[in-house]
Amino acid sequence: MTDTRAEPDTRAEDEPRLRIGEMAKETGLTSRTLRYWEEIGLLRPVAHRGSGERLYSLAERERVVHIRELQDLLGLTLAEIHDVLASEDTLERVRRATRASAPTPKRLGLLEDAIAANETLVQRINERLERIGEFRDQCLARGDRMRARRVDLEAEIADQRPRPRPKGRPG
Amino acid sequence: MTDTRAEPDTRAEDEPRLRIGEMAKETGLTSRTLRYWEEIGLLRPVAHRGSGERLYSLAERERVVHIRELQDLLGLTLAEIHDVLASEDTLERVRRATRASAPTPKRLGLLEDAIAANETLVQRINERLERIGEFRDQCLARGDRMRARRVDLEAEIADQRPRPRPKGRPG
DNA sequence: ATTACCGTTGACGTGAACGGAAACCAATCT
DNA sequence: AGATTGGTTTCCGTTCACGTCAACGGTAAT
Repeated sequence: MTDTRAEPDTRAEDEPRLRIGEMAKETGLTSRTLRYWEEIGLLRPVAHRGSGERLYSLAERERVVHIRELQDLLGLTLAEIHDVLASEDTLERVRRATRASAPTPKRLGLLEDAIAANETLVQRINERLERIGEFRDQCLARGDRMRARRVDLEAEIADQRPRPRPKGRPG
Repeated sequence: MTDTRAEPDTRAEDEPRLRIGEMAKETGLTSRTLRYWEEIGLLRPVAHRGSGERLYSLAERERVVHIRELQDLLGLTLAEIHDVLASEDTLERVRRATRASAPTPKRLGLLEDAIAANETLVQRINERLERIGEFRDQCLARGDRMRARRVDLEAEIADQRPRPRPKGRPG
């Protein structure tokens, strides 16, 4: 019981909100990491329901996943990630601030900034894909050389093996 | 003069050998990094000509580039890289040790180990390529959504713009 | 011979990205 | 009521991958 539901806390959109432990499990991170990311300004949970308990929205969870990918797949530092998400953030902030207010004459500019940022990101990704592709080709080439060397070795061994039995066996 | 050439030092294959500074410049690393990598067992320069001066072969330079790619493109730690290069290393060591000696019956095994290691590496690379590809697709989708939103916004603005000037000025 | 340059070996410092423990709330289970 | 669970802040510790500095040595040119 103790129906603590329906608290209009910061904003009462009925999105399910995650506690930090749930968030951690769903994203595969630790609570510590989530707090740290918040500390350096990468995350902004609804924070502090009643006591000081953080609550995360689904958007926040998406964001966490996004950050993780920028970190793991592109090898960006958290500072770089901060920059990458900057335009996206201002866009979101303005979007919330002007909820059905102005005709949004400059929101368009923000949006275009975000679009541009996204495109440079895609470009970085493409470069990386290319470089990794080249690297893979090199590895494949190495593999081919080694396999060629292997058949040579096998042949040499086969040539030398019959010595204890020089009469040759056709089968 | 002081023709210090032709010193049969460790082995006198006439490969050009690089000093640590040259190596650093060619690979874009620092001397410190090269020493550090040696310290943790990733590199093994011919070392110590006369005094304690390191000299690197071309093979070593290739190796450095390889390590850099494993580090940057795949995000492996130096410890992981150490593991990845392990089979390759033993192969090389055995290859040097048995220079035209045995018919190499078990060298084949080493070679096959190296081939296997290379294949798992290629697999890791492929997985990564796939994940990055998915990530890129997500980013592209985001971009599409934002662009769609943009045309909406432009339409809204165009609808609302005429209000301050209802009389319409064609010029 | 002096200077300049490049190298060497320690040893300690550093920034990034957290880990972990202490001391303390708040809700929940038994 | 007491214990458990899961959250909070604060602060210090840690790992990785080097950076940096001191003290020193060999080689080459001036």
